[in-house]
Amino acid sequence: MRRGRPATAGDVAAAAGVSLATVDRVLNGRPGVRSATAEAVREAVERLGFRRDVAAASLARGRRYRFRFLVPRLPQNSFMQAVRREIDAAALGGLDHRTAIAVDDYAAFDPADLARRLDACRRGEAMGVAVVAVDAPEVRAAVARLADEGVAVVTMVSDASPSRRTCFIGPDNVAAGRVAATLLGRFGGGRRGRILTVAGRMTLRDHAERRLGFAQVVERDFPHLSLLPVAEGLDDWSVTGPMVAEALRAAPDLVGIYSMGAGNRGIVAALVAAGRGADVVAIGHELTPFMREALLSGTFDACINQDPGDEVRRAVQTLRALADGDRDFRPDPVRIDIYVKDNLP
Amino acid sequence: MRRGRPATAGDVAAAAGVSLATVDRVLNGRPGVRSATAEAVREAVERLGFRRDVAAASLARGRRYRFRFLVPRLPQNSFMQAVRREIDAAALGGLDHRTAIAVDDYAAFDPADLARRLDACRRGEAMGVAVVAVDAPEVRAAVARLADEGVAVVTMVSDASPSRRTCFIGPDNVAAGRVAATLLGRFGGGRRGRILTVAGRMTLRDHAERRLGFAQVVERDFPHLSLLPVAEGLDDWSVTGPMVAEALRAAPDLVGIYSMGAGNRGIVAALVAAGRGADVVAIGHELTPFMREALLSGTFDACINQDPGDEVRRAVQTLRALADGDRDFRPDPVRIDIYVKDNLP
DNA sequence: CTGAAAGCGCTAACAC
DNA sequence: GTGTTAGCGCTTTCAG
Repeated sequence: MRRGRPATAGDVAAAAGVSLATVDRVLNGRPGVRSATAEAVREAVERLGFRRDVAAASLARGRRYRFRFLVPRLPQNSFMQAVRREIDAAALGGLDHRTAIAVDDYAAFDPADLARRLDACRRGEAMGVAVVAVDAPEVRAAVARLADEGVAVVTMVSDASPSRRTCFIGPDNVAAGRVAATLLGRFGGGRRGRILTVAGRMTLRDHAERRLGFAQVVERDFPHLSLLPVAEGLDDWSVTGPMVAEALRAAPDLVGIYSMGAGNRGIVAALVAAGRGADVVAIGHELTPFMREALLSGTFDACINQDPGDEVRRAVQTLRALADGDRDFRPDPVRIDIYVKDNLP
Repeated sequence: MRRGRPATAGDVAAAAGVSLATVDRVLNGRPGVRSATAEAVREAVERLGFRRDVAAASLARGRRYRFRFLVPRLPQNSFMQAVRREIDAAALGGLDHRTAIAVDDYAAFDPADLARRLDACRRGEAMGVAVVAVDAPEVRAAVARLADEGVAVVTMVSDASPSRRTCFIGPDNVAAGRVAATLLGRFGGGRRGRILTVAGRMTLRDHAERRLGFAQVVERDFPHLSLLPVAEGLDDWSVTGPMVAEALRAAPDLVGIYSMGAGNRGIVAALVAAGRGADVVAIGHELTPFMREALLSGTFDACINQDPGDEVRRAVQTLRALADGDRDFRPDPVRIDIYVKDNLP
């Protein structure tokens, strides 16, 4: 029976005394097979240890995937640029796997523009959409319209919730905030003082969640530390810089900074200018080229990262599963990576 | 020309005015094509934006891969068990991708047994071998014999070097040691005192490298800390336990423990018994179920991890590339993951 | 409910 | 050097 090589669907058909077409129907759970026949096929599959050759299946199916990614237009934000690069890479690689990926960007922080572009996906050209979202009613409504038309939507990096997106592909940001607090508290070495937390905007769900987790842990584990009110730096170094400089002046007992968004260039500049680069503990997010330098120079002490390549790949994988009608596919969770100067990749 | 759907090799052939076979020869860099013809084909490929459909190629090629994994028999070692589980998972998944993976184990730490089993791979049944190695002359010789027969060998987790293995798939253990030192030093909060480092055996290359990186950073960055001689716990909790208990007694100023191998159960037991679970900083390796608990309970403060699933997948990928004759394929480096209680997956 | 047969896009013999 | 052709293993009409 098995002559060295693995069993094929043909072998199964022969063993079960049915035709190839029937085997295929059973394999793919299609209707129109008597249960006795189906059982015989399943038995043969089991007995021969048959496994479907995915290359052959994919070729025969001839199915084509068309997805669209939507990201905010933030040319200054290296992390978002990295996300774009990873999407481009996935687009290139996808071509070999019958998957066409288009990218589009929207005016950053602008729910109306994002909603408009989501609506543009409704003409049926895309089977699925992955979006770095803004958490706003217009966006949630546009997502619902897509869902109604059978276009699967997943959110990445920043979620819109509750909404009809199938899932969010990104780190647990509350946990990320907790990690930041643990590292900052412990790196501080028991010194008493205040901590500055810098967000882009607290209306960004990911930043708000990070702050939440951070505050939880500081309160519980580091009672000798207290939090200053959140500074909103708009993810812009020309805003964060003066803000941090001012905080350094106003709070001489500042022992740490937690930067929950972008604009770290300004934070480093302010710390260095004040001669506090070494003694203030700084924790930030996303391992951009600038963050690498800041870690190596010691101005930043740790960086919490989400791997954009990973996220994009998971998004594509999820969208493909959804397009295949696999309603209950759940992607692996995105990890919370910790980097210090010694484990930079 | 392009009617919506992506160009096929047939389209390219038509566009270049040659046959399918010629296109195939150019695509795969096979000889027997006039350079002018080849150029015309390449031009058509470019112009049509042709990309080879990997599913079709893989199906037509009909190539079958047979690999073998060799791991030490260490039923007590959860990390090695995880490696085995990941290999089993890869073996199952590989079946769908024309890849047969066999696993075998050898007597742990026994170069002679490992060499024997490597030699057993020489009968041509395996096209490639991935081995969690022991760094010994017998092993290096056996690897050379395999290489002579054209069987590709990659090492995983623990290297044998210099040897004719094609590459090592594992973390940079010197860097991992440096990370451990940075974390331990900073978590210690400037307290002066001694540090115990526990290895399985210093003849294990990974443990020795970790210790090297650790010592480098302690010396350079934390002059208030000094290292006790390495304790060799044989990766066995019944050995590490008493060792740590004794160190705790002999060195009342012990501020930290760096566990470079397994046997963490013994370390935790000794710390807890001495009532030092909270104040001694403990850093270990590999996120086993026990390590998770130890992090959550606070006895261990951080864990440096290598992802066994990642390593196994990279090994398979590398072996496949090697089997396809891709001499200069280099797998992505294995990351050094840092876990604290807050970012456990 | 089941089967026969025509591909999917590429590769590899084998002709010319 | 180049072209013809028979598959690879599965999916999918379309008949029965």
